[in-house]
Amino acid sequence: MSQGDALRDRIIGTFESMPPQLQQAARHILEHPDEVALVSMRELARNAGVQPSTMTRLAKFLGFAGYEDIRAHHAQAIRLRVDGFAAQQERASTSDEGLAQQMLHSLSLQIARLGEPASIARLEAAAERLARARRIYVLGLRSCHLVAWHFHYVMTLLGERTEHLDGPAGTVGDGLMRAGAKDVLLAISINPYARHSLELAQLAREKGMGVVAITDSEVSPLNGVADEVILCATESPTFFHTLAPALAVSEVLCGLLANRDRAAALEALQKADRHLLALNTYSSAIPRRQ
Amino acid sequence: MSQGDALRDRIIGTFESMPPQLQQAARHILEHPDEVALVSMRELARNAGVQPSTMTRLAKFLGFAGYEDIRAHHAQAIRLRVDGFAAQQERASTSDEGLAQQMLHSLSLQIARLGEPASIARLEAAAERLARARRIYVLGLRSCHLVAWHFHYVMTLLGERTEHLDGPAGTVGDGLMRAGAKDVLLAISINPYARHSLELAQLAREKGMGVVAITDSEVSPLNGVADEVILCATESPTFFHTLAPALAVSEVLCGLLANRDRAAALEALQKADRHLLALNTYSSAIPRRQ
DNA sequence: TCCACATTGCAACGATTGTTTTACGAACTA
DNA sequence: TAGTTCGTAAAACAATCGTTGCAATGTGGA
Repeated sequence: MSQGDALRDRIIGTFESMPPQLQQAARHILEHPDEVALVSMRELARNAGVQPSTMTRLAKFLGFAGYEDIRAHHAQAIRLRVDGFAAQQERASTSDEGLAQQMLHSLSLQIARLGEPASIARLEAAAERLARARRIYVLGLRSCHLVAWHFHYVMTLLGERTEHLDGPAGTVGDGLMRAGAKDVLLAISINPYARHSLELAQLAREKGMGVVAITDSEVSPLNGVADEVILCATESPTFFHTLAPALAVSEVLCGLLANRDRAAALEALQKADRHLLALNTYSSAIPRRQ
Repeated sequence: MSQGDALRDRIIGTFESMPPQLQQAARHILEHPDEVALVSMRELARNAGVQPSTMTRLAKFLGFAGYEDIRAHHAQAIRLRVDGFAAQQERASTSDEGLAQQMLHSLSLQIARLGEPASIARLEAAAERLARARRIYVLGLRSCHLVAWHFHYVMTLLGERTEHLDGPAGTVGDGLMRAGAKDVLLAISINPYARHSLELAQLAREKGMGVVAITDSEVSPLNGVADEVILCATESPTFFHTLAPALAVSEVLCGLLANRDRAAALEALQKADRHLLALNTYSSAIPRRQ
């Protein structure tokens, strides 16, 4: 199960030199590692058939300040196991990671988790719904702006069916004026949810539009108004939320939509290419400035 | 992860009818199910931002005798998961993946690769350079707009030192007018490189500004003008490039910068929170429309 | 045999837990 | 507008927690 476990090795290594009661306690911990974090010390001692104080003494024998250190260790082991194949990634640098490494590791896992079957099914259902729409209105305010913008940008390269709701000076929602039952609103919102986004999603619903949501929780307010909901993680070791998984979702949706008619998508992209080429938009070297 | 979870379904089902505080508690439990079993109720309440009593009330609201029932449920879920290797093995054996799964898998790897030591070193060097700057000008055109926008948005919440170069009607570069040797340009550009981005980066260089680049290749044109370069993958099984790794880079940079003075960052965020709260920007439920 | 010492069980300690009570304030109703 | 209900925050509560001191027990060396 856990081969790179320092505490476990320590217990095994010093087991022989323990007094009988400590051995009994230690054996029970080795055989029921999860219980250590899940029940109180007294109950663990009861199950192990030793006195509560023996657990404390075991902790000190192992060089810890108190039993709390042992519990913390096993709790952490559970937390890490949640990320299942964390072991698969790399064993070397698990102990002391910098913030950057932590962030990237966690991001990688969060995106990998989007690949689970339940999540894939939601993505495909959402893509299906979007594909059937006459027009797609894209809404993402504040932090979610970047996701909405990305979706709209890519879809614009692919065709003409999207409209980005981000007017200045409070005109965000104006784009919905001509929207109707055949259209779909793609709403992106994460906690804290922008009030305006929720209002517009609700309005879209009332207009009979389809609603597809990218959000962060089973209990996001968007669940109530959306036909299709895609969940993405936003947790981050920093002060703010991450949007990379949400962006990944947007990219997957674009990918699925483009994949429905590969020939058409390819042609649209080539057309866009020619257009941008004609405008001298791109360059592959630092241009000489005049 | 846990689809056959009665308690979870119960929480989701009754979520709408909960008072706000209960919702906040419930949301935290849904998002951190393991923590329920691993930390004390008081600490869980603290992390959820609610009173301890709210957790008890949530338990009663859900029809339990007390909080202990909730903890017991989550503890049992952890115990059962120990035997849950089957799902993982099955996942590993399915070589026939759909496009969505392919994309997410590849994305996950690309971001994990950003955590390699060489890459981490570049990220930290770039953060160091940005931290020393008087002002940070952020430039990302076309597809890279979302990355630039993200960096600017987060940094604005943290303080006042960034300016986003994205003026309309061809005024993109105007912001650099007053920029000087003490400032830094953060330029984001991937293949195909927007000509305008390269020109502005070159201009910044000539003005004596520092240049930090997020780009996609060792031979990107930005290599020539930037003091610090961060590379991120952009390949995708679709027709277009992925920007999720680039966004991840931006998030890491923000994280590293915020981490340099955690107290100040926290204070700035709280200030921003109060401001947005006063403006009634956010909501956690669909607002009633009048 | 006796002593020194390690090990153990037990009881009590303060700290912290989960819960209940209380009082205040907001939101709704008539 | 006054009255009422509802939701929340804070304090008080008993219970349980992990820990510690001490006496009882067992063990090995002189």
